[in-house]
Amino acid sequence: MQVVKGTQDFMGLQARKWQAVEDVIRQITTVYGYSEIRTPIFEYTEVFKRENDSSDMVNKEMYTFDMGESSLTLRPEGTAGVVRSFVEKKIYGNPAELPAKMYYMGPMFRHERPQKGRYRQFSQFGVEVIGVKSPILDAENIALGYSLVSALGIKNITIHLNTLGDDASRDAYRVALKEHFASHLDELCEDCKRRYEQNPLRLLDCKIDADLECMKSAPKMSDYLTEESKEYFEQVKAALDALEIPYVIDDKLVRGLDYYTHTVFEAIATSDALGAQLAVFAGGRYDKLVEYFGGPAMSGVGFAAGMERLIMMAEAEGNELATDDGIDAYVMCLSNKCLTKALELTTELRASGYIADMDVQCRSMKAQFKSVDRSKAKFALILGEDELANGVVNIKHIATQEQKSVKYEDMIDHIDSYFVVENETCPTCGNPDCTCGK
RNA sequence: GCGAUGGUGGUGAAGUGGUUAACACACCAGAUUGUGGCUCUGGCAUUUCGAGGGUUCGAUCCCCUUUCAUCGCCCCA
Repeated sequence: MQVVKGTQDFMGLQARKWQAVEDVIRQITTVYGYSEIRTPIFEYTEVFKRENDSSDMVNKEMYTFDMGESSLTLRPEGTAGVVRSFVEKKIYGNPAELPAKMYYMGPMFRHERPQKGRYRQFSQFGVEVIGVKSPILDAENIALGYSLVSALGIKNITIHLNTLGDDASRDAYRVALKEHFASHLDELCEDCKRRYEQNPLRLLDCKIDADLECMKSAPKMSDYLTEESKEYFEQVKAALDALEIPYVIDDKLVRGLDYYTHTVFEAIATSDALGAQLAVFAGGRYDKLVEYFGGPAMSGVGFAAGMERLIMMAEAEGNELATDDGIDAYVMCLSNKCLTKALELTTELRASGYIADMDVQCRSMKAQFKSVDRSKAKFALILGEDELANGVVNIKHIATQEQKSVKYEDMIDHIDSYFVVENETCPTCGNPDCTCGK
């Protein structure tokens, strides 16, 4: 047996890297005042499969199944479930709770061809701010994402920014695009011919036709924005400028889903180690999603980031995320007559906050010392029949090779004494009563 | 969904149509009967070379199928 294609197991150091990234996410979202929302892993299919959605992929890449009552789907993304919950819980009815600032992280599922950094079960972190429409919130969202990648040590981030305007802007632009491309249809690739009918904005995304003359001469969104949309976008940019977050305007950025309105953004990282450009986080404002789920006309803004990619990029830029620091004490047990006492001592160490482990197989002393080395233990505690008879344990401080026979009841004090000495003065601030955090 | 390359112990990997599938690291045991790291000795793939089928006297090797991984395309909510 093996794991299902496109899925993977994490354990040991790898699992700790995940925990490290999750810790950073929790810390950043907390200071931004976002609280966690945990929605189900699967929902009714209609939650993800929206009518009138002209997206290319929504249908065939979802894990949809039917248990006899209704069609269910493993979530392929986080936004839909969050908005569904927001509406179902009628959060919109309590203005005091608006805007609702939420974040989520967890597994998502897409039936795609696996590649490096792209799996069928993968994890996303995302945020959603629903209930208040403000360019300040758009900027705050981007700032949060920027803080996160910075905290992970991912440098060289560029925020690509664009606006799709409001409905009126988009409608006008869509008409202009279709007029422009009508006479160039035979130059376009097959996909683009389909996009021309279904979702003209996506024409701008096409990599195949990107170099065509008619693509370069295509009308620009910025020329079709309403005054209000223009003003909104100006305020987003002004807020980002004030926060000194670097961004570039990318008028080809339209995003895959068609529920986006106004601000859309995508953070691209160029990592030499990965040798390619990769989107780190991406999102935008959506004005109609709350209504789709039966709520009032309320706007939201959010983004999502692939956690596998966050880990890959952080590592590629030299952030190890987690290291193997070893344990504090390894209790060596030399005879099965000592096993119970060894367990008692190990438990006492743990109760005092020391990371402690013990040998339960009564292996040879050599073998047990090897375990001490391998576990990078700071102390080896030796317990054999001699010690048991005398009510003592031999405590060896590995770094200094000092060894002392101490009574059981003095064990913790003896070990504590080494840490007191080590921490007498803080190496950072030199203060014995260090409060600098290290 | 399309194309390319690959799969040999715990790991990195040699290898050949024919007897016991190199080498290294790791691991285990002993030399050293209660003090590790160094050294030496020995052990460690064998109903096995991803899985299934075929050719053959004989297949890890050749052929077919399949599966997984990696890379590219597509797509990336």
